Amino acid sequence: MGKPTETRRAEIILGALSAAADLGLGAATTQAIADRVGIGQSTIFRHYKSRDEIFAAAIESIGANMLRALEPYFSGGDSAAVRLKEMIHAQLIFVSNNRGLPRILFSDSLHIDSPILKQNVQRVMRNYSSRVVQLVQEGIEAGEFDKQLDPTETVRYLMMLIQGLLMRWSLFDFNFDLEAEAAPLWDFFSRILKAE
Amino acid sequence: MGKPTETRRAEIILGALSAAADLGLGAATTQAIADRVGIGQSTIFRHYKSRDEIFAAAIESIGANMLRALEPYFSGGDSAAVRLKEMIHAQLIFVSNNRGLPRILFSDSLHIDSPILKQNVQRVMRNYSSRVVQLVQEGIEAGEFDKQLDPTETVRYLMMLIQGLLMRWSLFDFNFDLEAEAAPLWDFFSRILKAE
DNA sequence: TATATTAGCGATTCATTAATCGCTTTTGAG
DNA sequence: CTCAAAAGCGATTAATGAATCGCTAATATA
Repeated sequence: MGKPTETRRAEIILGALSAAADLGLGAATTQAIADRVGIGQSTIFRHYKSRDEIFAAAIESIGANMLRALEPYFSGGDSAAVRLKEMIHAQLIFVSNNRGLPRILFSDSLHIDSPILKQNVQRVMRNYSSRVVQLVQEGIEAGEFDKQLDPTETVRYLMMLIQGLLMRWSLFDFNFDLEAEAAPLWDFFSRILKAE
Repeated sequence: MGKPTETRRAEIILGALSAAADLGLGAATTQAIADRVGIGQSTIFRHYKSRDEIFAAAIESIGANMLRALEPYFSGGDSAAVRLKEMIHAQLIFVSNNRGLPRILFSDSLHIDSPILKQNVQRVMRNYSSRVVQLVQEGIEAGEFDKQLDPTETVRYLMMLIQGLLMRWSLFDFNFDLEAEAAPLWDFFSRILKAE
């Protein structure tokens, strides 16, 4: 036989994300995934019961990776403002290196077909949100940010900004430097945060 | 024979948008569209050469309708701030009544498959953007908004906010009142605009 | 080393769906 | 009123893609 199934499962997730990045989630067929992994189409089903299961696992994986990449900023020694700024930067770098993520975010498979995928994404978003809210709260308490701000609301709008940016990036075929958007985005967003 | 083709073409566009709203763009099959119009699946092709053509026309149509709905705010007699606020409100009302629009915006058909659809959407966005930039410019010149603002940049972020909001709305199955988001969104956004 | 287990494959099945075709029905222009 | 053009339909085609099946080959373990 070939490699042990745990290795293969991980490879299949990578193949699925790679295929989704290039072709879109809908066109990331089991054949396309198998090609990237270097195995036959039918072999996919030795490791996952269905195609949906693959993408459920893929979202799980990429969500966990993103949260892991941002973890340092939720608890470092810098000021809240610096950490928030750098977290946004780190997030855009992460997405730059994981183009499958916006493709999943803006696929109708996510928005319609699969309640499981949707729940996974919503869970990751809630998780992310609650940590960033904490960070904003710290900033408010430290007097760095406007005391009048509602942290939850503020973070919601930050997420909208980032999602809107990713939407644009995906729509324009990834043809601008996403990381370079971090600085101007921060300039804009921090106008809101400014303590009077 | 049945109705004249121009009537049918319009009906098919409505059916396509309705199907896309309910089922997503990918699952809005020619059969689903035909069902809504009340004609046979094959009859669709008497009026449009291909499925893609239908959605190209649908985007064209919905884009034009949206711009028409917003037209009053680009040139009314009120202050720029009031018009901008009301334009955002009107836009959210429009999208509430045209759920096919976010479904199209967040479909992989748009992001991947069809360069034509993509170009149509980009054109509508540019059109929209240039008018809103004008409006912001007026506000700046009238001293209502901060003179330091870059109008183009500012409008880009407004669009990101709105797109992010629509993304959220679609992801949460349209289960919150989109129109009600206009006021808090304005509260947030207008903090940016404030002349010092 | 013997053997049960698991990974892998090619061929096949089954479902879906856009698009075509031949034929029928309706309509409107002359 | 006539008849050509247009609208409509059911059946069919062709392509695609997820999932199944029977078989083979590699591996772990006893």
